[in-house]
Amino acid sequence: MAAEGEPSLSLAEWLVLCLICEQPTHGFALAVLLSAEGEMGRVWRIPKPVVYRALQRLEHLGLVQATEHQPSSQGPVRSLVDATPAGRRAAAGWLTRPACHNRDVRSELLVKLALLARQGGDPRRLVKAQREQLVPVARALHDRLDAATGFDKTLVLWRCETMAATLRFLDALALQAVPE
Amino acid sequence: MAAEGEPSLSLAEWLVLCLICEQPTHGFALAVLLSAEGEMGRVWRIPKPVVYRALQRLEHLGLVQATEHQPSSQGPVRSLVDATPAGRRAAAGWLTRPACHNRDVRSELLVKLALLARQGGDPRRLVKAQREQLVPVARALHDRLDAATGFDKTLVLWRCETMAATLRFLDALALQAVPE
DNA sequence: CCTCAGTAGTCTCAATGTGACTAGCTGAGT
DNA sequence: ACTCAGCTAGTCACATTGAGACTACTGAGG
Repeated sequence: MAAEGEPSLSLAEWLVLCLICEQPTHGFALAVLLSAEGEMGRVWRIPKPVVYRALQRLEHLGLVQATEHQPSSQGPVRSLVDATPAGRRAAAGWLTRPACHNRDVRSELLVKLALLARQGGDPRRLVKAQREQLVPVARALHDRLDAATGFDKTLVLWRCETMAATLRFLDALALQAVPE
Repeated sequence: MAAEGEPSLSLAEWLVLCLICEQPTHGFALAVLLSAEGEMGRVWRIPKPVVYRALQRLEHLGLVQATEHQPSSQGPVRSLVDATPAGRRAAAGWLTRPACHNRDVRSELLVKLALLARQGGDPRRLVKAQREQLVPVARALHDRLDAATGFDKTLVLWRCETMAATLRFLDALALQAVPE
């Protein structure tokens, strides 16, 4: 209801919202998908209770809407959930936004890439945006490398190497995505 | 009391234990050291309540021992805490053990390196052990890279790059530690 | 004398995660 | 026909973690 620019959701909530945007579904299916055995669970796992709590919060925020209880093909009744227009807008925005910090790449960016892959979307825009987000940070880090002394040097070195790994990863993705 | 081979402690508990092994101290000093402004906080932060809970658990396990309340130089009384022989043994063992998984290097290994740096210890043994721990994993990952398809390829690529970053970091440390 | 800044430690609350639990439905065996 | 194992669907209670406020004691300065 509130006209917030971007709702502040946890990663689990964003992920659940994006999956619902793919097609109307229900809690249990999401929980299976996000479990260790599920397809999404290979990238990022979300425990069952967290999935259901996310559903509650998303519904409370008006980003998804539960329809009446539907009889299942086999098993007890279940309540189908669909995304609202506001939910779709928020999800689309989130999916294109790169992670702010290198440390969030494993969680945020990889989840977004996995979602795009599921939907047959083009990852190149996101990869490019992520690169542009990180390159200045990488440069600044590299400049600090010479000045740093003692254990600070070790820390900056670590950050430099992991940052460089992320950039190489992004470059590889950009190359591998083009030829198709 | 129980003659366990290695107690199972959280990172916060290990860290607190190792700091106490450096010299007898008290909760507040540890909390400051491990806060955002503290020296250790630059590497790994531990919120104040967690520090005190760690102290309780360590004492319960017989790894540290609180002396009677000591009057502070300025401020209210405080209770000094010292490590027991069992605590020292456990801490020494933990400090030499490399992290099992690449994902734990940022937390576990860097903390251990920081502790060694504070104590003027030699990081080379640990760095070497960590390398030996990860190299076979890195090789196995690299082998999976060609076979992987679809989003699995992206995931394996990510793991390969971050693993390579860790190995480069370890190599840089090994080189930089020798000349002194 | 009072208050303020620093020291020392505790408490409560929200979020997250784990594992067990309820409960409906269906098909395989008896 | 009966029941019971196993799948589907969702909930509950509990432990752990972390953030932030709160208590309380002390010495210094106005």
